[in-house]
Amino acid sequence: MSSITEVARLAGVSVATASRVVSAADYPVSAATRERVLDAARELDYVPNALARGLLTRRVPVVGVIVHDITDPYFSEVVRGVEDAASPTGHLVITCSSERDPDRERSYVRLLRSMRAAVVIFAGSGLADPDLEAELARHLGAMRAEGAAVVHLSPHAGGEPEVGVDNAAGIATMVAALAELGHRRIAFLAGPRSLHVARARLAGYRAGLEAAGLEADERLVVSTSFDREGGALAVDELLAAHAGATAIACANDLLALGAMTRLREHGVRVPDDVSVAGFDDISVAAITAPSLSTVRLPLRELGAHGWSFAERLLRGDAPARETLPTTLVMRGSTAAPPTAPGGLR
Amino acid sequence: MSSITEVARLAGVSVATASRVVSAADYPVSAATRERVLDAARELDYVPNALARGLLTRRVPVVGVIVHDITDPYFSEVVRGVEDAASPTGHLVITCSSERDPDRERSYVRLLRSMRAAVVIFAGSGLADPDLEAELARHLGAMRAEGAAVVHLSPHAGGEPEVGVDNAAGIATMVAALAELGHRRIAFLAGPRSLHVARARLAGYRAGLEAAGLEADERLVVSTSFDREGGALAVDELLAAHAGATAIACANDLLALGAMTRLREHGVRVPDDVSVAGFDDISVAAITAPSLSTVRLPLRELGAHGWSFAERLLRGDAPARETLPTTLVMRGSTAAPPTAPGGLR
DNA sequence: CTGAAAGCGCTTACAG
DNA sequence: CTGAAAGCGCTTACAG
Repeated sequence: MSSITEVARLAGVSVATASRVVSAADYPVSAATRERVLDAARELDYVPNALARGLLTRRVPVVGVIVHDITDPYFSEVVRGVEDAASPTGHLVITCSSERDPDRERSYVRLLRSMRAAVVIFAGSGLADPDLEAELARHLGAMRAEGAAVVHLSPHAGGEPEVGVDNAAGIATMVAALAELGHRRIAFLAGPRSLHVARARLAGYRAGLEAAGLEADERLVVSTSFDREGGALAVDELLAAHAGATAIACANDLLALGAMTRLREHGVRVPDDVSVAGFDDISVAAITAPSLSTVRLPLRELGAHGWSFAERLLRGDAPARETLPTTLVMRGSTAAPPTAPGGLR
Repeated sequence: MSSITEVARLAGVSVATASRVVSAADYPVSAATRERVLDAARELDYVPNALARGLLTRRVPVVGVIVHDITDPYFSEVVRGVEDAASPTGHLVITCSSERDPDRERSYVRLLRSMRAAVVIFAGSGLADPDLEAELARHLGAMRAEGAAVVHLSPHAGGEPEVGVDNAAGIATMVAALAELGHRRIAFLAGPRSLHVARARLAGYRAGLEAAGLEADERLVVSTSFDREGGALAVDELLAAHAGATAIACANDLLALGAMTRLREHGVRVPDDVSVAGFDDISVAAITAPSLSTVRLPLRELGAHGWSFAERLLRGDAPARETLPTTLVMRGSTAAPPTAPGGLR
């Protein structure tokens, strides 16, 4: 692979001049010289070495996005948003899927730091693990000190994200909608206790209940993993507890999808016997049968805004924290509660 | 951020020795010296600069995966497979989503080359675009010459992938299963004409028809984009053509999902009036209503095997081409054709 | 407008 | 077992 030295030699100029032509667009170089260098670069199929450049500039045009699971549509939408926004600026997106494993997250951040990535975006919520949090804080502090930008898109140990949504308010609007439909016994599938975002959503559920004047009942709250499997298991638990829920609000769509599947297996009809509601509005939510009532989070925008926040940070600005809007989307999985004593008994 | 120089100074050794301790695990260094260097590194929170290292070794531990669309579950599963296999070896996975845009694919490959990525994996099929193919061939040739590994997981301009599945045979088994059920008029949603993989699947459809002794009818074949929208549009076309299909085989699951949604909108029942079959077995296929009959591709394995092929290439081996098995999965979206003259008229 | 030279942080023969 | 030194490919003051 040819280097700037070879380009300079072929063009008959110094490497300094060659470098100015290929990299510093605005540096004054005579038109004839510029032409010769460009010709040489083309002829040699010259591609600048980003490592050598990054060694000098102490930064490489890479944005690392840390997600919990790339096969979760929530995260692939966010990554897509980052990618759409970042790639026109010549930045490469590195996706790091932690599988919610502290060790894996740790080693990804370390690798990103060793590569001098310009930006790190945490798409998911922080894992509540003291050791991890301490090490992360150290790495991120060092990266920031070196000029890298760090952005969170979800609540974490350090508090609220730089760019995010109001999770609690979003869940509360769904609880309100369910109450409006006539439900009094609304269960909640809460996601993992260890995730900051799950806690925020649980708080939203409680606030929604209170605003609607409904009584809280801890038997109606089930903590689970954040996937379809978790939703199915939670339904089993609810059934076993005979808590008599007529509606199930979920902390994310995957839980709702898993719950619907399991309810069908138990012969419980949705929404006739029980209403089910999700959160996120991932793209499949619209095509299930029945289609899923949920709260839409602007996932691509979240990614795109995260990038743009980082970009401003890189320029030395101090951008203001952003909260993106959520939208209630009522579809086929919710209805009024059954008139006869129904629900999950 | 501290450098090896500072670590060496703090430990009272030369940078050469410090480097040997932190990087060359097997180089002989006295235990006492090793200890002092390790202590110093810990104290300074030393993280080696991957750029400086890569500049010397001409290779950086990065795997670029080029996909068509990261929000397509097919690709996120493959990426996940690569990531699971590559990350234990300290390699970072860079996901590049081309959106099937030649320019974007081109610039990603260029960026990967400029970063001296050790591996490039093409998860998707090649885009049939002569200019792109020529430029790609140039970049990839240069990268290979420099010791990088390049692996394809799907058919492309250069022919068959290093690691892949038998697309044609897979589709043919589905056509056979449909014929077995009694269908004589089997439509095919073929995906984009410009994609090599779509062509292979179309060939499989034709072969399946012939093997079952069924007549080919070009009115039954519709080319579309490879997403749900494409499946919906294709149903409209089929309906307009009055081709009388009693089954619709699709070149991927997304098409099948889009087709099922649109059929429902038209009041056509699946599978009572028309059977629908997909290809890939993405994870939602099991939870739609009805659940989707399809052909399972081992997507994570595809990614994992792609990585392991690349790893062997990196070691200088000449691994043998691999074909992973596909499995027919019959679920609720297929049944015998209606007894009364039915189908799409 | 152009060039010589220093230096980014590492690794690796080479010499001892 | 240890160290001095060259060099990977670039950019950027500095000098002209």
